[in-house]
Amino acid sequence: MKIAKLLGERFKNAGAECTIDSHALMVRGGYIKSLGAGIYSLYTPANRIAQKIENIMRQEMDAIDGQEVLFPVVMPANIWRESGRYQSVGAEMLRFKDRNNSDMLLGMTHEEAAVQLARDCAKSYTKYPFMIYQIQTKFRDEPRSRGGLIRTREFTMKDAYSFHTSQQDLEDYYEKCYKAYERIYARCGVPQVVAVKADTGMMGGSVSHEFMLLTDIGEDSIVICKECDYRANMEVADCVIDAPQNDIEELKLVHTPNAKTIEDVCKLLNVDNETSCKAVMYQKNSDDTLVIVFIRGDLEVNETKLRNVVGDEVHSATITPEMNIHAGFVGPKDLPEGVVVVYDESLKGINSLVAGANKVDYHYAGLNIARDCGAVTYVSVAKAVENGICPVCGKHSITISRGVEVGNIFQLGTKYTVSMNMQYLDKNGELQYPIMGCYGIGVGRLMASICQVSHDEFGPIWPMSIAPWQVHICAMRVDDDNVRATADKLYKDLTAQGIEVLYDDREVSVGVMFSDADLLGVPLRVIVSPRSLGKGVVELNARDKSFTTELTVDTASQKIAEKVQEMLKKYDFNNEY
RNA sequence: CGGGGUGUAGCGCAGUUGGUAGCGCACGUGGUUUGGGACCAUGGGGCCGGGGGUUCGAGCCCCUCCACCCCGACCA
Repeated sequence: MKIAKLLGERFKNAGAECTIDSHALMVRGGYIKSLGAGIYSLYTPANRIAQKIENIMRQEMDAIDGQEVLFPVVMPANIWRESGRYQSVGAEMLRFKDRNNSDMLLGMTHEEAAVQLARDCAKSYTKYPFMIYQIQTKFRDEPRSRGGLIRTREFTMKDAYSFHTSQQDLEDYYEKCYKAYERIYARCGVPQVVAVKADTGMMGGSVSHEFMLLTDIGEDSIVICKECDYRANMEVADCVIDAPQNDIEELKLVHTPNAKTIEDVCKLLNVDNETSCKAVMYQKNSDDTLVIVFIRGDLEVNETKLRNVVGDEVHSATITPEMNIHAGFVGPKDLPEGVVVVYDESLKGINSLVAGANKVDYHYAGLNIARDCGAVTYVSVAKAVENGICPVCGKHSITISRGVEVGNIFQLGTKYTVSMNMQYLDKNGELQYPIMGCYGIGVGRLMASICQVSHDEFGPIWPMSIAPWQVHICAMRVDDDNVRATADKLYKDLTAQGIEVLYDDREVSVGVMFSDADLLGVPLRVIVSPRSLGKGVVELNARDKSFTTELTVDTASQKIAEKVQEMLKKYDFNNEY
């Protein structure tokens, strides 16, 4: 490919709306063009990267006996009514009607389609286990897309669905898939991706892991132990902390005018936030029932965990006079009736607490929950904290990082096979529901994430395994006959050897040539110039600046091809399955 | 859905009190250049997001839609 013909302009500046590096560089480099909120076209460089990532996924899915299929993008609502998700999934599913006024939707995930495809032909246990996968467009009407390809509404996804005759078989396959995912990330040049325990959300099921690429621009908080391999998404991470040791005191009602925040009260009474009990108020989305969470004053509520405890979606409470609640003075003793009360484990075993007295301008000091409030059940709804205790190894070794979710795997169970009535006959001739797993990776998000962790100020630095081209030839001064002839021949020879070459033979200044090359991020750059040819050589540089070398003209194409192969080896996992 | 912001040439932006719509880059032509976004000359390109209003006159003021971005809520 000659760069002179390559469509997609490269820019000195990106717009002010590009707040993260990968977005700015992919706009500046002519990779993507926005067509609407969270909707992008890909120019050739991005499309080539996407295809390489997809091919790696294909190879890894095939290696664990996946069968590639293709589901429709547009589906009638009926099969989603069967699973119950036509109702349960919210506005992120785009719904519309066809000409016959039938309800239709754009596929946002394909469990229903997978069951519909498989249920009529997997009637015997002898077909099991099997896995089907596709690489295809999804549409999720996200309330807010952001960050270029990091979070879009329309995106390409590799999604896989496995079917099993026992939980053990699912778990074995889940493990294989987990390993395949690790290979996919390593082959794409981001071996640092880590798997964390995750919430199952709308997918349902019990066990799930998210694959996270740690970067400051990540939208998720990841809890990681420095000492062992405990890793979890903040949404599900345990919060383990030492309870403060203090003496049992007498319960005292104290006047605390204008002290409405826990900081104010603790300051006024001269105690640590750790020995206070704060009330955080929510309401159930379904019926606005008030949910009061009591939690240690220095901690925060993990709303995902709370949702799972309450069994409903929740939102921050709007306190009305009829509730008989005194915001700022809410405590566990003498609460009004009709509210759901949740006690976080962080309060367990604290002898003496400061807490609201459910009376304007008053707090209690010396509150002992067991003595003063009776038996209560403690649950875990607190956010994990930096330097907290690792729930696995028990050391004070918890760190919190930001991460981008670049993949997700679930043990689904029989949620979809039962609701959609998929059954097979087992060895004993009895009908059984298969057990499912599902596994997804977003292609565009992975590409953008790789750019985010592999770039410099001048552009992306693509790993050889997914680079849009393998070699970028810069022919400086093509008006020089020797340069023209040498570069043309190199281009021809490398291409003949199957090397993917981007050839810049434009009569532009070197500044333009190099900055364009930087933005395109091709891992190897060959410079053919009068200066180097004067010494009988061409110059070979690595985009990541790890080396620069000179090659004699006669053997250059051979050496370059060898270098490409050598660099590819780094990402090659042949025979390691 | 809340809060904030932006819509002017392909891209990035300026546009004063309301008075003929501009700059840089990119693009066409001719020429000089060539190891890190060169320069000279010349040229093309605009429904100033849409609609309505005020006014002799609106990119600018008013009303109203729409789109997009950022922060939050939300998110397999």
